[in-house]
Amino acid sequence: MDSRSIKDLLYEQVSRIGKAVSSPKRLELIELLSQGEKTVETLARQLSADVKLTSAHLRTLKEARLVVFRREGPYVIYRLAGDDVAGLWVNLRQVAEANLAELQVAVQRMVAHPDKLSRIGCAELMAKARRQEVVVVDVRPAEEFDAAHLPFARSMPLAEIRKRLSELPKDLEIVAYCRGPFCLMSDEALTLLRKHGYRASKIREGVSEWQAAGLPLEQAAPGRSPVKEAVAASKQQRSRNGGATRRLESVANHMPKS
Amino acid sequence: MDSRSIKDLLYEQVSRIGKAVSSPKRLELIELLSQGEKTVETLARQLSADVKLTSAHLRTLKEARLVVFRREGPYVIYRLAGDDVAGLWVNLRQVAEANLAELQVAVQRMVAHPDKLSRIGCAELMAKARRQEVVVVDVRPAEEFDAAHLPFARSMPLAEIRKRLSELPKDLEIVAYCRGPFCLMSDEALTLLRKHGYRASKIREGVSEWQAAGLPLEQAAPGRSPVKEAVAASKQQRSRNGGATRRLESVANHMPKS
DNA sequence: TTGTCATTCTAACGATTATTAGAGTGCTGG
DNA sequence: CCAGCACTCTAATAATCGTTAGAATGACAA
Repeated sequence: MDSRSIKDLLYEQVSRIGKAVSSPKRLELIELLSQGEKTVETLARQLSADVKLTSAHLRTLKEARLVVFRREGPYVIYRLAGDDVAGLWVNLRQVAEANLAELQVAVQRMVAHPDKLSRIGCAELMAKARRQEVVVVDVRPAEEFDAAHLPFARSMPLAEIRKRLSELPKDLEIVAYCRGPFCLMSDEALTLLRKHGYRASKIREGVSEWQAAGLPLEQAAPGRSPVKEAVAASKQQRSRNGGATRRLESVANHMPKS
Repeated sequence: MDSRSIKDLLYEQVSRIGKAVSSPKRLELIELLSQGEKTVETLARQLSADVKLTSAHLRTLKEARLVVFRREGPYVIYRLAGDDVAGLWVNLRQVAEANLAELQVAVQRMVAHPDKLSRIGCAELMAKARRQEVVVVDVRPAEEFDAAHLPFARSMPLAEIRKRLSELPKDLEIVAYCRGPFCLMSDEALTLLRKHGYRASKIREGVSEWQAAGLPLEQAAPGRSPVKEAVAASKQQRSRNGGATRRLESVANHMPKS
C-alpha cells in the first residue's frame, strides 16, 4: 500500500464529515439537536420539513456518526454524538460569517441589528445577572431550557411570553437569547417586549456558542423528556384540525394512481 | 420575507462552506495550503493530481471564499483566506477521528503507531528543546519551514535528510514532525533515522494543530518564495526526462481526434 | 390477532458534482 | 510581433445527491 492510497483513504474518511455538513437542512438539524435531544417528529416540525425527508437527512448524519439515536416507546430520539459536533457547527458558522460577505449582510439585517444587541460582553452580563441587575431570559421551548441553559437565565418560551409579561420587571434591562445567531426567536421576543415598554436587548450567543467559548452552563433536573414535547405538539395538531388531515392523508395514500 | 425563508438563506450560505470541505481532494488542498502559500503546479504535484483538476478544485474553494490568490509573474499563488480556515480543517479532522472508528484504526496503523510517538507532551517538548535536550526536526520542504515552523525546530527536508545525517547528534533524542497527523513524511524520516541508529520519535502535530492549540510559531525572514520551489521542481522534471514529456504532451494536445 | 402510530426502507426522478478534454487567456522573453 | 508557459474557462460525461411517493417495519394498545 503506497503513500498515495493511504492519504486518499484518510482524507476520504474526513470528507464523510464534510459531506454530512454540506446540506443546509442537515446543518439546521445539527443546530436543533445541539439544543438537546429530540424526536424525529419534533425535528421535522422545527425544520418545517416532511418527516420522511427529515428521517433521510438524519440517516446520512447517522452514517457520518455525527448523531446517535435511541428508541423510547414508539418514538425514536436523536441526539448529537458528542459536544465536538456542536463545536464543529459553531466553527463552520464562524468561518462562513467571517469570509462570506453575503452572510454578514444577511445576518446584520435579519437577526443581529446593532440596535438589538446588548452592548455588554458575556462575562459582564453574567456578573450583572448574578447581582440581579439584568434579567436574562431564555425564550426557547422549555425542553431545550431543561437540557442546558445559561447560568442565571429564566425560562420564558416565546409561545408563552405574551401571557407571562407581568412576571418581568419594567425597571430592569431584559436580555433575551435563543438557539444562536441564526435563530429568530429572540428577535420576535424583543419586538414584543419593546412594544410593551420594556427595556430589552438580546445576545447572539446560544448555549453552543457559550460552551464552545468554554463558559459554564446549567441544566434542570431531568423530568421533561423530548417525548412529552412530541406528544403535546401532536395533540395540539389533532385538536386544531379535528383529526381530519391524518385520516384524509391515510385515505389518499391508498388511492390508486388515477 | 418570512422566518422560514430567512433561515433557509442563512443555512444555505453556511452550507457553501460545507460543500467546499466535502471532497477529499479539497481537504488535502486545504491541508497543503495551511503549510504556506503555493503555486497551482506545486499543489497539483503534492496532490498527485492533474493541474486542471487542481485548478477546478481551487476554483470551488475560491468561490466559498476559503482561499484567495495573487499573480506573481506567470504563476498564480494560492493561500488560505485566513487562519480560521486552517482551524476549521483541524476541527473537522478531530471530529472525524473522534467519531469514525475506521479512521481511528487507519491512523493508528498507518501513521501514529504508539511506538513512533514521542511520549512527552507539547509543553514539555518545547522546554526540552529550549534546553537542547532534544532536537526538533521539521522534515517538510524548506519553503514550508520558512512560512512557519515550531519554535527551536531545525529544517531538514525529507529529500535531503539522507545526505545530512551527520548534522544530527547520536546521543540526543530526535523528534520529527511534518504537516500534521495525516502526513507520512515524519514516518519515512523515522524509519530512515532509526535504521541508522538514531534515537528518534515523532509528534502527530503540525503547525496548524500547534496554532489551533494557541501555541506560538516562528517564521523565517522572507526570501524563498513559492515560485522558487515551482521553478526548481519543474527544472528537475525537465532534466529527468530530457524535456520530452512536455513537448510530447503539447503535440498530443494538438492532434486531431483521429 | 388487528389496527394505529412513528419511523424507516426502496425506488425513482431531476438536479448537482467530479472529472476530463479542448480551447482560450495572460504573462514573459526573444 | 510571436512562441512558450502557467493557468483557467467551456463543454460534456458519468456519478452522486436531494427530494418525493409508496411500501414496510417495529412498538404498542384494544
